[in-house]
Amino acid sequence: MSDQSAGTNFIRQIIDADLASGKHTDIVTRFPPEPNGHLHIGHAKSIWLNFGIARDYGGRCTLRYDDTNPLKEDEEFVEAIERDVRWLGYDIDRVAHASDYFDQLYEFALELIRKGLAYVDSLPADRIREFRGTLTEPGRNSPDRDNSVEKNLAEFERMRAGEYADGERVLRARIDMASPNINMRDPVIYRIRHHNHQRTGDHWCIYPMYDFTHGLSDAIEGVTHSLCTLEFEDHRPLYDWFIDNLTVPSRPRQTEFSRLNLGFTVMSKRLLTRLVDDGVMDGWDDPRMPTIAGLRRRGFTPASVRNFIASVGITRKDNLIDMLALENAVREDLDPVAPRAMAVLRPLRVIIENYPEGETETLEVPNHPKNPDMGSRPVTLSREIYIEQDDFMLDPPEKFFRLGPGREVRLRNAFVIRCVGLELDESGKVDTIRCKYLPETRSGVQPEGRRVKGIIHWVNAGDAVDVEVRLYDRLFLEAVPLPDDEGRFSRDLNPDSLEVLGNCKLEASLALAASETRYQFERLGYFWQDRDSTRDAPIFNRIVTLRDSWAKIDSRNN
RNA sequence: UGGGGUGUAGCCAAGCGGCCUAAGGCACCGGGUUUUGAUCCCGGCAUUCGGAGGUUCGAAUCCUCCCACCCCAGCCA
Repeated sequence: MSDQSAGTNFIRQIIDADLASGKHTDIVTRFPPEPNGHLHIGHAKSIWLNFGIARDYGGRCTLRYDDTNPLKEDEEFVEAIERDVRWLGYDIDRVAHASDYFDQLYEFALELIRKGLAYVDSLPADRIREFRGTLTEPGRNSPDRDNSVEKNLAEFERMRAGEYADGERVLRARIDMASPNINMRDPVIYRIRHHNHQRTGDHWCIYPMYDFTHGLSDAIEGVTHSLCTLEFEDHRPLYDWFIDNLTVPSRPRQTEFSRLNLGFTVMSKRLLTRLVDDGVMDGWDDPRMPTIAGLRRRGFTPASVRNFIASVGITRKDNLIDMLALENAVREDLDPVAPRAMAVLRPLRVIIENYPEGETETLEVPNHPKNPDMGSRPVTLSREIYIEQDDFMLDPPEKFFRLGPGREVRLRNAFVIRCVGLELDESGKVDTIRCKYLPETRSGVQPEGRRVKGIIHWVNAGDAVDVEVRLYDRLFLEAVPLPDDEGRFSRDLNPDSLEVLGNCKLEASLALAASETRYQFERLGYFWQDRDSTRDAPIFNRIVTLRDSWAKIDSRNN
């Protein structure tokens, strides 16, 4: 794995201290997704942390599905989750499910009841809510709170046996209805769900809640450091309460860190699901999605995602990370290895008047400007070529050193040309540019005799490959998009987040483009083939643009 | 107005009482190299650490008060 240094963070410091004090000799972590959706780059932070720590400390990290709610979960997501974790570069040597522990969890519940620390409550959901109190007022005890152990045991057995309908009974921990921490006000730990579970089928009709399940699963697995996000901080007293009051095989410790927030996108599973279900996105792997699947399809590399996470670090502070940091990470990863090629996205025809009709020549062009080991390829030049529309201006402003009437520019890897005329179409738009080339300026000939400031890319018309290119921009107009009550984005969506260009011209060598290769189309950005691509109809995704200081100057002028 | 957190540059983030007149990255601004306005290279970018007091020979680091922001009232995770 070619990663930048993982550096340190407060969690690693805790682990170092635990190792130094002898509290632990082996480090065990876990990555605990709920199989109810696809992983996104926020999960990548957790994966990087948990798997990265296990790897660096010679410990192990379990992929554990938190599958305690059969209503929301589906096996369909399991495969996708594992694929995403592997794609990020981590070996999954241990897969577990919270549901593997349902028997033990049930025994733990019995132990709690026997100790007088849990009771079956017959209050309906709305009454439980009422009795819970508010943030500022204490709650009240349920009439069932002081029922005998025997009665609770019997009632719990009836719950398990299916004698009650959903919602008729719950098992609650008996803690403190007056606690300022609402999580400690006799939280529900088992509820009835007459619903098939994706793994245990109809074996159970009662299912444990997250708070009860999570910490105890950690204890069962011997997890030493249970790393989760900040919103679980208030749950830690409860996490510890279960560990303290039950006969557990180990004592894990929960530590929280802040989740990853990226500007101009959303990270909530609910909102992402909404975008997919409403058809705003072309599926979970739409290249504009912040999902792992989306990043993968877009063309981001696993190393770039890892390095990005490493660069933003692990802390307890709320954050809003600039997308530019992610873009920087891919460019950094791709620049030294991406083979270069020439492609024209918005073609403008150029006739080289003094180039003999019917003739062609072959130029040998390096695949990488700094790495000769990457070899070279033949590129054809003839009388008719395409250049980028953006590289020609009728009335160029100062500092624009590309082509314009009477101007000279170098065709990258080839000759200098001078614009000597142009043809307009009926609408008055420039249709064709007429140029003359300077044969003595052939690329590689020293001395060149003539230096021009502008260099533009081009594609030979005769053997160009026609392709579709998809350009992506930020999904939203606002750094922090605001959904409406239904979770839809009526106004913050960026209408131009996807631009499809149909008539793009690629140099002939890319007719054989490898589907796994990420190319740099010179002066444009990094591209690779979309999964929709076929041999007859190639489609390229723009992963990210190159840095563009001209664009900066240009936008400053406007 | 209860409880739990967080505040170091535009965005991240080191820093853990004295080598801090505060690392590093992104962004930004110069300048150099360059047949990608890319890459690369050099330089700039917080006398100041949310604010006010205090302790100390010495504070971003300790104490007090204040301010701002985030999280919590699912039989979700």
